[in-house]
Formats: sequence, structure tokens, C-alpha cells
Amino acid sequence: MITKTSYFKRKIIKELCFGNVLSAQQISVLVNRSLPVTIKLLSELVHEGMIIESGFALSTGGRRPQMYSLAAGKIHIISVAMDQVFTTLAVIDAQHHQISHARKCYLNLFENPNNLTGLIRCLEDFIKEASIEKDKIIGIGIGMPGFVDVSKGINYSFLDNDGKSIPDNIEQLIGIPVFIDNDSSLIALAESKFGAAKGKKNAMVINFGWGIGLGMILNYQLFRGNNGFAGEFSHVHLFDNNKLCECGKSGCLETEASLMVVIEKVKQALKEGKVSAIKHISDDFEEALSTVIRAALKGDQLAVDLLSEVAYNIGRGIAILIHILNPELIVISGRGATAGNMLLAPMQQAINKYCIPRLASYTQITVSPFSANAELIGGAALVIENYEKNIYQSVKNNAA
Amino acid sequence: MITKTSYFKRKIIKELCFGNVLSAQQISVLVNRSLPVTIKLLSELVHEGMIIESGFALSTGGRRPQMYSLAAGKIHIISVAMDQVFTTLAVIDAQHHQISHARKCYLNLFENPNNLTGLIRCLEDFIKEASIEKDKIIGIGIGMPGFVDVSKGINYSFLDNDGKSIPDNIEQLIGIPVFIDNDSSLIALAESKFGAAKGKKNAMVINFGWGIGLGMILNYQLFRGNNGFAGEFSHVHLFDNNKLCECGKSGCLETEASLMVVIEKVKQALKEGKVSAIKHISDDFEEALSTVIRAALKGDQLAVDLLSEVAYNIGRGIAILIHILNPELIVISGRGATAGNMLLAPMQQAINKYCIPRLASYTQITVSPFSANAELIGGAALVIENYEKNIYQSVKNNAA
DNA sequence: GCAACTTTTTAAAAAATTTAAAAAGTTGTG
DNA sequence: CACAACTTTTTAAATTTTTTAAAAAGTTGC
Repeated sequence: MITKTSYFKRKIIKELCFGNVLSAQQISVLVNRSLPVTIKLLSELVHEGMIIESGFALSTGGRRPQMYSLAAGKIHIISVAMDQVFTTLAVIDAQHHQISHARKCYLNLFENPNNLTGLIRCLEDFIKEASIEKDKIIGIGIGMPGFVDVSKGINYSFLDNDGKSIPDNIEQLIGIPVFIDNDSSLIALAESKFGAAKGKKNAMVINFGWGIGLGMILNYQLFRGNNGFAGEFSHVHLFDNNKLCECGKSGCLETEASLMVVIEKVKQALKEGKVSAIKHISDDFEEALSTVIRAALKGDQLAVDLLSEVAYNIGRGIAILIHILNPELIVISGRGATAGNMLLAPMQQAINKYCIPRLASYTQITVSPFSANAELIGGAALVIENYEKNIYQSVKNNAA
Repeated sequence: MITKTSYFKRKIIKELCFGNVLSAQQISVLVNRSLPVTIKLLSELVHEGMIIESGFALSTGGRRPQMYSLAAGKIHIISVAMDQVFTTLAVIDAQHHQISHARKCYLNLFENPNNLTGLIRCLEDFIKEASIEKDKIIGIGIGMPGFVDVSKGINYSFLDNDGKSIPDNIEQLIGIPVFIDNDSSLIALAESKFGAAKGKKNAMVINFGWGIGLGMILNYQLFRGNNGFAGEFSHVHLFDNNKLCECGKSGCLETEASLMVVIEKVKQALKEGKVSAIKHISDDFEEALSTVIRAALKGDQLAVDLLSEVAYNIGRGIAILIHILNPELIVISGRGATAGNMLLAPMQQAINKYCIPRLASYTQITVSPFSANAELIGGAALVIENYEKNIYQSVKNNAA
């Protein structure tokens, strides 16, 4: 039933997904409703079995508050993480834990950029084969590369759907609410809600992957810009390198700072006969990458050097972000984050060189704990984030 | 009296300052209170003489709404615009019109960076001499160069006050609420509330002055970053020019894009014997600037060329902003905006070169109507913006 | 071990919002 | 050109929510 009550119940569930264990008072503030109302809603939710009373918190000097948390196994999400070649699917629960095997589909967007039917078949197969309890699935969250206009549900780079909304299309076929967003935005959302940037007001999340992306958290919220295209970090002009970028310009950050660049540099170095523990590098990018990073983590000088070079270039980009946005935190996330803390020193060096010291000192830099899983977790976060939306239109406008 | 009622009355007055003429329904949405409550507050405000019923709006197909606006001459603001050499004071009314002669004080921050007592004396003299009705003054808004931390009321670059709040200090002496902010932020606020960016959700305001500053409007609000230092645009590293910047680094945007650079270039060109309508250039910067801009507006090639060069460099900076923040609008404001639309072509050229075309097409660029007055208007906007704050603490948190 | 102080929870009073109805205008059709 | 159908604003009554006050449950220090 679509009522104001159910709207606020969903809002409470959402806050518990993001907050895990909360007192009535805390929830009251988060959903912006008074305590009497909140407590009434909470007791109803307990009766319905959606949430449980999970003991009392340690006292802060007064009566110990009753704590509430989500009942286990009531909420599942299908999360879909696309990159240019592979699409990964998994079922995630409210605590952002993966509760199914991840399924990998080969959907090559280079060869077939508009293969929306392929994506849908992929989803249908996954739902059929994974033993999914469909009534528990509250939504499907899909992260994809490209220029995504979230409000229109359109991706201007891939999955062309004749100008019609992709989520609406899939939702009609499968019968579960669908949400899409840009991959870098989803990674930022994952970090903001569950990861390194949890609880931070302003944070920049770098998606260090085959390209280089940026998701921005401003005032605790994902900032998408006026048309949803904010964070086009990769094509900022920073180099006079005469290297052509796929965007048509040259000198873009992406031409000197991405995992693709790392692999190319390693290949080139091996060809030139540089010594390294890496003897051969695969033509399969995934395999090549894990070879390089494994070598670097073991201390192989060539791998470390080349990763550092790229990290330094990312650092130049970060210096600009710090000047313009004065963020609290910068998170290095995405596939490249598996290289870990070795990335930080060269980045810091670039920042020292290109940043006003006072400004740089206010911004922390850290590597994500999620690394390659960030996009999947972000897909779940996206669905939770939208859980109470579109349920009770007239309330939606009232409640901030 | 400090009550919830007076809090919302002030909020209504604030919205009328920014909106001029509004219907009860519009106000109800803006202050986030229901129509019955809003209408009750409005009728009380009419009785008190603060606002007036100003006729009926044109019908949009139904009953014509009663419109409300501020009563004339009830609200005055003292606005103070500081630059490194001069401090300008004026009385501004709720419609951002100047209603006193502007008074200029010589307060040289290069020679005496921490001359807070000088500023206070300046204010006291102004209040004494200008025939000011003190009971109408709702606040003093001060814009100043430097790193300003608004929440702490501290300027880290100038006017050191032993770590204590500058506004609190002045307020205790003069007895009127005081608010400070960075000059570029104030200019952005002026444009957002009264100028070229009025009603825009995301806008970047370039303060083209002796240096180059940036104020950002994100989600209709001034974005200050985590420590209030966002918008340090001037020190983004963009050039390999080996020119030392006052920040200690080289290659900063400011070294190639500011009015100071324009004047230096003109001086250099005249020394080299280039032909121009400009025969002599003053050592007084203000005078020199107006000479150059007047010449450019009359079509003098040298002046136009050199202004264009600098505008092109600003355009390079703007290209970065567009990539990162995807703004709706970019406003060229500050002293340099007096040069007018001639700045736009070279900027657009830089954007064409350094921006992804699709992205650039979503962002408009315009020159401010305020030019040199923007900071004064911003000071007034700052006071109005804060008019209802700190009046009723417990409501403050509740009402978004 | 008990008084003084905190904090959460419940209950009653006050204020706000929602819903419905009335009032004031506009527009299109016969 | 008058009147019905439709809009939009304003007022009034019914609900809901928030506020305020009091009670309950703990903690801490003397």
C-alpha cells in the first residue's frame, strides 16, 4: 500500500542499511520526524519482522537506549557492474555482503556498444539460475561506463535505447525496480555509504581503472553536475604529450594515468629488455594487470616504478581537485586500488609539488578497502539510496 | 523576542529580499511551512508594516493571487568591500540598491596586513558621518581577500585577531551583527542572489580582479569546501612559464591571468614601442586599469589583444571547471568584467580547444552586470542570507 | 549507598499540516 | 455573449505531528 507510513518505514529501513545499529533518537533525527512518531513506526516494523531490537547501547551517562537493527535476510539486491568487456552480477544483502557467487558475462561494449538486449538476457539468466528469492529483491542496481543521465535513465555513450529510459525498459520486463548510474559515481557512492569515505561531508573518489574516473561527494551527497556529467576528470588537459585520447583531444589526464597506461608501459619496457620478475605479459588485460600488480606487491622494481609514474600523474590531477574543492578526503578506489598503499607516496609527491602546502595539509588521501568490488557494492548502495523514493509522491517533496 | 514565529517571519523577509514580489503560495514553499501558517504570518507582517500587499499577479488560469513585497526603507545593510589597498563602505537596501555615497578608506594590507583596528575605525567613522538610521541596519557584511574560515570567523591571511573571531569582535564594539567572507565567495553570492546566476542551481563565478578568484554555487548554495578554502582557482598549476607566484610555486593560473598581468603586459608593450592609443600608463593601478579598459572598449588593438590573451588563459582554467563540475553557467565578474563581452570570444576559443565539445555545449558563459560593485552587493546578500540564523536555535536545526 | 545529574521513554497539550469546501477568475462553446 | 467547465487561491474543519512536561531507567561521585 502506498501511504505516508510506508514511506517513512522505508526511510527507516534505509537508514538502518547505512547505519547498521541505531537508537530511536538517532533514527528520529535521520528521518526528520519526532520521537513519538518514530517510536510508533519502529514498534510496527518490529511486529512486522522487518527489524529487531538488538540490545541496549553502552550508556553515555543516562538511561541506556534501545537499539534497533535490520532483521537478517529480509532484503536482497541484485547488483550489476559493467565494464567495457565484462559484466559482473551478484546478489548483495543489506549489509553490503555478497550472498551469491558473482556471475561474469561477456558483454563487449567495444564490439557491440548498444547491446541492451544482451544485458537483459544476462540478468534473466542470472535470476533463473542463481536460486534467488524474488520477493526479497528490492531492486537492481546497474553501474556502467559512459555519460549517464540518471534522471532520464539514458546512457549517451552505450546501450542506446532510442532515447527511452533504460531502467524503465528493464523494469517492465523483469518486474523489479531498476536504477542505473555511471561506474565512477557508483564507486563514490559505495565509498561514501560503506567504505573509506563513510560519514565524510566532502570527498573525492578516484576510480583508478582502465581509464580514470572521479565521483564526488559534496555535502554528504553524490554530486552529478547540471547534466549528470560532473567528474569528467579523465579528459582534463594536463600534459603536452601529443598522445591522442579517445575523446579526440590530446594531453588528457587519461593518456598518462590509467591501468591501460601501466600495462602499455610494462610491455614497452619488456620489449626494450628491461630486467624484471615479469617475464611475459598476457594479451588479456585482466591477466596482464594481475601479473603486474602481483609483481609490484612483491617488490619488483620495474612494476613499482611504472605504477608510481602513473600514480604521480594521478597526483597532479588530485592537486587540482584540492585547489578547487578543498575536500576532506580523497579515496583511491577501483581496480587499481589493489596495488594498495604503494600508490600514496608518488601521489603525495605530486601534491607537494603542485599544491599550496596549507591547502594540501587539510586533505587526507587513502586507498579503498573495496578495490575491485567497489562498483558491485555501489550498485547495492544505489538501490538502497532510492528505496523510499517514488513510493508516496506527495510526501517526497515535503521531506528533505 | 526570540520565538519560532519571529524566526519564520525573518525567513519570509529574507525570501522577499531575494524574490522581490511573491505570492503566499510561493512563500509557503520557500519557507517550508503550510499555507495557513504562512498566510497568518504574512498578515501579521503586514500589520507590523514590514511588508505590503502589492496588488494581484496576472492570472495563470484561475483566481489571481495576492502578491506581497517588502515595505520600502525598513531594512538597511552596511556592506564593506576590502581589497589589498582600499576598503569601500556603503549602505545598501533590501533591493540591493546603494542608498549612501560609497566611502573609500585607505587600508593597505600589503603594508599592514593585520590592521583590524583600522577597519573598525573606518566602520565607526562611516556610521558616525553617514546619516545612518542605526535601528534599520540589520547587519554588516564584510568581504575580504585571503583564506577566510567563515565558521570560525578567522582570516588566515590578513587581519589576524589572535585566533579569535573577527565578526564577534566587531559586533561587540559596534552592536550590530557582523558577517565576513572571502571576496570571491561574496561576488558569487551576489551573482547567485541578484545577478547573472540568479535562480541557477550550479554556477561558477570567476572573480576577474587583481588576482583571479572563484566562487562556486552548487545546489543553489555557496560551496566553501571542508575548511572554507574551496575555489583556490588562482593557484592551479597550468603553465610551464617559470614565473614565480606569490604562493611560492610557479606556473599558477594567476601568473598568466589577472588584471595585474594585463597592466604589466601593456607596460612592457609600450616600452617595446608598440603602437597604441595608450600613450602613458599610470603607476596607480586603478587608474592604469581604467585607461586600458577604456582603450579596449574604443577598439585599441593592443589593449584588446592583451586582454584577449589573459581571457584565453582564464578560458583554460574554465575548461577544467567544466570537466570537473559540469556547471550550468559560468559568470565573469569582478573588476575585470567592466571589459564586457569582448572577453567571451577568447575564452570560448580556449574552451573549444581544451574541452570535450558535448560537455562544453551544456555550459553557458556570461559577463556580470555588476562588475566593480559585485563585492558590495555580495556583502548585503551575506547579511540577508544570515538574517534568520541564530534567532531561534532549536528551530534552526529542524527547518531545512 | 544515596543524592544529583543524564538520558530515554511515555503521556498530555499545543501547533502544524491535510483535506475539503468556498470564493474568485478564466476560457471555450453554443 | 452568457453560461458551463475548469483553474487557482483562500478559508475552515479534521487529522496528524510536534512540543512540552513528567516519569522511568541508569550513571557517577561524595
